[in-house]
Amino acid sequence: MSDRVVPAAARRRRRPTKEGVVLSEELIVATALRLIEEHGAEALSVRRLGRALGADPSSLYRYFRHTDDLMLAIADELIGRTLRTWRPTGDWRADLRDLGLRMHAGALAHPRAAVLSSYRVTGRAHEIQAVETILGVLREAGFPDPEAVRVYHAFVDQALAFGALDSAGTALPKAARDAESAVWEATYARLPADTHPHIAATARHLVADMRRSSYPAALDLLLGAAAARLAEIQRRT
Amino acid sequence: MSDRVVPAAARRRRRPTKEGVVLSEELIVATALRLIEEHGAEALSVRRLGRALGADPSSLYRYFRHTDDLMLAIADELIGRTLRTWRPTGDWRADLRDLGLRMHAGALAHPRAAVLSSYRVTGRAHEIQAVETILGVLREAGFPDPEAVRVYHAFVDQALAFGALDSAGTALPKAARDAESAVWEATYARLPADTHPHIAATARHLVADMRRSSYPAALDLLLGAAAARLAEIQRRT
DNA sequence: TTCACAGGTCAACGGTGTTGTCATAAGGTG
DNA sequence: CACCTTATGACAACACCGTTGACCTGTGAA
Repeated sequence: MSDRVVPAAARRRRRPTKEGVVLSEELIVATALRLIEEHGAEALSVRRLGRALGADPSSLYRYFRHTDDLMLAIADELIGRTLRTWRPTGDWRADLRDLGLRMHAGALAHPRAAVLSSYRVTGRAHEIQAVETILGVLREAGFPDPEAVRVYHAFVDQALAFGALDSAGTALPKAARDAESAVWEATYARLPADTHPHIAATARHLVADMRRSSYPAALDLLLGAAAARLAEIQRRT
Repeated sequence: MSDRVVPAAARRRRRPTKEGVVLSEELIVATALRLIEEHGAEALSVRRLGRALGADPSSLYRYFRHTDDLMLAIADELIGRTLRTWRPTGDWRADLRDLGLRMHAGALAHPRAAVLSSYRVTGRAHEIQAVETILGVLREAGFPDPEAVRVYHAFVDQALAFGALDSAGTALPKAARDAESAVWEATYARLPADTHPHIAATARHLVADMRRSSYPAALDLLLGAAAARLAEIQRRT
């Protein structure tokens, strides 16, 4: 049973399921994404996916070794979609800012896939293309190779990490999410100034700021620092 | 059955389990942390925790409403431990750098708890203390309130997000983790220069850089940008 | 000494990913 | 066209998961 999976290229027979659906890697990935979109991240399980496809759950194991493999395929598809809508202008800082925001938004739209893909290297086609593109932006902006790689790494990981962080929040059941944001008003905003002077002094800002994602701010800080570094490098040569 | 849980303060009767253990919130949290440390993040389940404690799994529901509640308690304990070993010196940038690295290291040591706590507000004692402390560092450094809150938010979320990201990687089964890092050498380092010029040009740096966490680099970028902002603000007044 | 009930146990429910086994129709071959 | 191989589907079972309703019992206050 070790290799139930036949590589996509070698697939020949298109035998329909009991309910008449003809399975394929693409159809499975697309259906999984639809499932996540329509019913939330927690709606994705092998069994539910099987039901949605009109196939026995175990059939999916002919296409993916485990759920993990499936998630990686989904992740790569997401990378592709994100990159496809991005139009670089030649201004590296604006382009990376735009790309970062798009990656973050893409993660928010697909929480479960975002969490998984954030710490995995898919090694698939779309991912490779993304690496090539981002490195190109940085090198053409004038970053020397080691610096380009360092900034690339920090940029991508930060986008993925915040994407996973923020999307994990949205994946909570609604009741829990409401409870979360209530904590800031119910607990933090009511702490007395004598025991918690700094919280008390900034409570107003805290309540307002904590309900938003801090990713845009973090992204701007990162890009700002990178720009300063680039200026420094160019001044020195 | 809606309130099986008696608040910690009101607990009176210390009835031992069949195996003679006297349960308590502290003992449960401590045992859960030990379980994670010894057998990895995936070893933590209500049933296993029950077994490790010498108690029926359902007993835990007398102390925590659901596993989530338990994870939040664990997370708060971790915050407490991290803060306890931290010795601020008065240099805000060095202190925050040190704290960030400690938070990140703490997350790596407890992957499962890190992932969960990263996107939750516990509202418990240790968390509140941490917020107060960090805000204090920033305000005393001279950041005006709205700016202090913004930097606080970005700083904390970045530490949590990278902590979750990197610890999720370490939580992979060893085989999968090896496979991951192999991808960079096996796939990326071998792409031809004519189709992927930027990857090919930086392959050497990529292979070296991608196996490390990018958190320290990202943290330095963030703190650097914040420092520049502070200088700008102080110059203007 | 009594006795309410906190705090333990037990059994069950409905869910999950995964796999060993079997059946069958697709599609290449003669 | 008929045959045979085998890819690909279906089924049933396994071991686990979190959670809950019902029950039992020893604790500790009155």
